[in-house]
Amino acid sequence: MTATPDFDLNDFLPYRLNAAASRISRAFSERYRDEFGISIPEWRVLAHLHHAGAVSVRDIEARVDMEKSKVSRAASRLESAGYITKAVNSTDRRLLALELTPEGKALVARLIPVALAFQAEVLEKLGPMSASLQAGLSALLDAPR
Amino acid sequence: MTATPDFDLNDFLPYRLNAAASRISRAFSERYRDEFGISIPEWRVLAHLHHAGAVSVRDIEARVDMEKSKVSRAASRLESAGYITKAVNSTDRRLLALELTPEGKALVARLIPVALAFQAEVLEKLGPMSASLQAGLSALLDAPR
DNA sequence: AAATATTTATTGCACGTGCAACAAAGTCAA
DNA sequence: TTGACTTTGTTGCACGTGCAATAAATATTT
Repeated sequence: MTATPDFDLNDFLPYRLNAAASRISRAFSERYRDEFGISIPEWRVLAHLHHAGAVSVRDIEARVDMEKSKVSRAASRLESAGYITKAVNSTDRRLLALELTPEGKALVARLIPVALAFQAEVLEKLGPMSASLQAGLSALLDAPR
Repeated sequence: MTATPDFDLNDFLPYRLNAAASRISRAFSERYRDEFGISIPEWRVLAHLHHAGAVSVRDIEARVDMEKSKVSRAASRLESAGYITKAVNSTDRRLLALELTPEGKALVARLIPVALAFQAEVLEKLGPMSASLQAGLSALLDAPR
């Protein structure tokens, strides 16, 4: 019979990735949650709207790695808060055209420097290892699913 | 006035880490969920018990990066399923002694090879980039919080 | 044109989650 | 020993989540 090998979770890639991701996300989220009252899904939608202009829910789902129901609910919260508008696309009336309001643009303009500063801090702390991390992540993310 | 810089979520480290982590976790979880009926928190508890023997909830919380309530609930589900036992530590009766049952040990003995095979596949797909990823993750995880 | 299939966004539901509150057990100081 | 404080694990609660079901709009087929 074969003995069960020993196994240390701390050496297990999925665990390590998750631990790293949740720590970073939490740290980043804490930095803007109190000041701006924004959740991670909401931040992602805002960032994508800033980058891409008026887009549909489906668009965000595809490019920002979020379920459409998650996008839909984040968008509703952002609309209630006055940061985005939802309009029906007149060409294809199934589609929504999500777009930043002036308040939304102002919010993003304050959020982006915070995000960039946070990222810069993390990368600086990693020093030369930051390039390895980025390269490794690219390999993972570009891999055929 | 200062213009708002452009910003692409796909270049943003927290986003990239989360996307990578959730894809890998989902892929791994799909591989054992159907066959073994185990969730990620439950898997973590099982793996740690295999590695560490009889331990308390607090122990798992500290070493497996999970909130104590999450550990507590995962342990209850595992107990109901017959995979672990919960006994009170006779020295300090606040503490629980969580321990694998024979059924639990048998389950872990089947799970670990699946986990190792999955990890090997991912690392192989990454090729030479896998070392970069591991080194980058180590740097992140070892960084002072 | 009419019938059928597909796409898009929302929502009901069951469930997992984090946090705060809590009870029980233990520690420590006076 | 008594009383205040700390630690450990569980639970109530509000909320976010994924998934399936749905309705509305569009596309496709006959």
